[in-house]
Amino acid sequence: MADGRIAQVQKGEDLLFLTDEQLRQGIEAMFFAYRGFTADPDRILGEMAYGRAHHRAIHFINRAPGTTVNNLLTILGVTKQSLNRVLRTLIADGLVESCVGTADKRERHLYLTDTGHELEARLSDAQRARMRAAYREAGPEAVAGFRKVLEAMMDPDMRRCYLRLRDSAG
Amino acid sequence: MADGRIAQVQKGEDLLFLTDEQLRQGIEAMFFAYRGFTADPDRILGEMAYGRAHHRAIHFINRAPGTTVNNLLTILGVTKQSLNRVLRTLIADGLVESCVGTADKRERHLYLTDTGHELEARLSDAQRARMRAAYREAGPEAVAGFRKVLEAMMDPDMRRCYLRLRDSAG
DNA sequence: TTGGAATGTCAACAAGACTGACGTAAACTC
DNA sequence: GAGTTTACGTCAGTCTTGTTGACATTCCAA
Repeated sequence: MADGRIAQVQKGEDLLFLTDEQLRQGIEAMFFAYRGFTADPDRILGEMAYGRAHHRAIHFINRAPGTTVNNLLTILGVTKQSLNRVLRTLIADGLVESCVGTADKRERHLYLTDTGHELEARLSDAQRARMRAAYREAGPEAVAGFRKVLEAMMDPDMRRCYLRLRDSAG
Repeated sequence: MADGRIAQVQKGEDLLFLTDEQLRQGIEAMFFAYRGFTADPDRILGEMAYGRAHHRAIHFINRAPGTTVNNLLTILGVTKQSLNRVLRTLIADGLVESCVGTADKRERHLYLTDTGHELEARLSDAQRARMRAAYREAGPEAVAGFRKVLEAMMDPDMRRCYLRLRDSAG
């Protein structure tokens, strides 16, 4: 469990953070915070004909250039029909490029075009600005705790996914 | 990264937690964690004809019994038409009761029925179980940081909303 | 008492998720 | 080389959940 205070936990003194009420507050905090988390990109996306799904695709294509459709599928956790609709519009609008694989010609490797990178930067900047403000307000120790809890909350598969991305470009 | 080194932070050495890369990792952590956060209730809701919107309504009606539609509207941040559709099915299915206000007859006050409380408990238990596991794994200090960052990430309006709920039944 | 504001409802529509079926091309396997 | 599997794209249909617009009811204040 945690940090060197197993004794206290076992004594049951420091379990306040595990009461149902505390857990419920954590749940509500996640709910309200996630709204803030997506608010700024959503505003930008609303100006154009895009939605949150486009943002997610753009984010991870930028994060792992040359990734395949299948790869993106498992990262995003949606069906290929759903992803394909999004990718089709992004490719048609010239934000994403799809290249047939060289080693395996069945695969399509995805890259952002220059225009794609522009939008990615706009979205990313907006989202990072809020994140930066929150981090700064909360301080480095809080940030470490924040990340720790989030990682513990992920499904194991997603956690692997997350760590792989993190280590590949951390 | 963190753990008790304020001195270094003030010297500006430990601003690692504010680099773009660190912020991006935080963003991705939020994304993957939120998926986990909603996964268990979603599974339960999928069994019946409900979705995440129903869960949200049920959660906050349980949290603030007798709340009005308008109140719920600002908490959930959707249009009243969208909320109304959800409420209509919940009322039709006998999970929620809608009572005309006594002071102001335009208002409808919302309550969970016994069946409503049952479902709320099922959903809540599932979500809290994951939250509890994550909290336990991360430890109390991490949890404090987690909450701190989430609160700093909220829009000011939502933050007020969150704190009001927290203090009313904390 | 009458007109505006607030609360809530109904109808129609769009985005984005889903399932299921099908087609194509490339890679793998026996 | 034939058959199977894998990777990708697409069509059709459905569901949830969000949107706008029109409307009824109630309250309040001029």
